[in-house]
Amino acid sequence: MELGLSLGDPSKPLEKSFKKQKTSFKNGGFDFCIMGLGLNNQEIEENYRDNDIDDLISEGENSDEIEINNQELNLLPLSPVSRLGLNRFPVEEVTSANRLRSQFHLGFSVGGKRGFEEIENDVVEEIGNDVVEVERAASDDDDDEIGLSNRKKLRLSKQQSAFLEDSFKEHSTLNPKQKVALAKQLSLRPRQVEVWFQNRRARTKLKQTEIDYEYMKRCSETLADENRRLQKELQELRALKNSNPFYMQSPATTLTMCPSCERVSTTTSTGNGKIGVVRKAVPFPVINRSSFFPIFSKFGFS
DNA sequence: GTAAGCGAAACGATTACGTCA
DNA sequence: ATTGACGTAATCGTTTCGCTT
Repeated sequence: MELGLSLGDPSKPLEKSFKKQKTSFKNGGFDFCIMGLGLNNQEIEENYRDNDIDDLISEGENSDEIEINNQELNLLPLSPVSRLGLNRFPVEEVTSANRLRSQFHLGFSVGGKRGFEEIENDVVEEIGNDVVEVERAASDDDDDEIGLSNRKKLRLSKQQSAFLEDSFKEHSTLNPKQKVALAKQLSLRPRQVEVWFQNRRARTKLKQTEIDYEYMKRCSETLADENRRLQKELQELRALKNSNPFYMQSPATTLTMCPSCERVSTTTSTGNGKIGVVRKAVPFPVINRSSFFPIFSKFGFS
């Protein structure tokens, strides 16, 4: 038996591959890892592909469901399918799952960026979709290596996108029921719907950030203008004060602005008020701090 | 009542694929 | 035919939340 290490992308340092897959070792993935060290891919294919799983499946063909106990599962170190609880699937679905197995095997053991959980999800979901995706991948002549490490990007159709958009308008998050229903309606995997909504939320947030940025920029420019104007006014007043020594000896004057008509009234200490339009007030931008700085609201500031 | 552990879901950051100019 | 920019589907690692022990 040849010792072969089939975990991770050979072109990358082992440590990196291992780190990337760290979270994938839940649900029995670590068993797979350890046993995978003992066999190279070819041997694994020869030893396990057509024997154990298929035997187990044929054993279960006469019953509604296949029973695979834990001991038997341990014979199938490189088949993620074996970790899925195959015994939950009706026979015909297991057969479909078996067709997927070698692809998962290649993808996971040779290139593998994907974790067990995702593979599990896909198996379950692909089975639900009559393995359409897999048929397509398998018939793709351009692929030297059919594996999940080759990230195939599905382009959603216009109708699918439009439907998702409509759905997003109604609710930007999905509960599991809605997700499954939407996926079924659009012939997509629930995971795809989930990802679409995640990305859509991210896009919305990004767009909002851009809008906020532009608004803040305008506010900043307005305030800078106002600041310059006031500085200039201050200089003029100082100059006036220096040229007229009696300037400050006049009775104290209070400037108040009527909020409704924006007129400024000057009130001297003698009580004689005079209303006149001095200057239309420059409206300061109204900034809702919580919308720009979510952290304020988080800590209870308003 | 509460701290610890766990799983699921959501998120931000990033990668990688497909398209178009 | 090639290339770079761009939009976006998909992935990865982390955080948050609710539940259980």
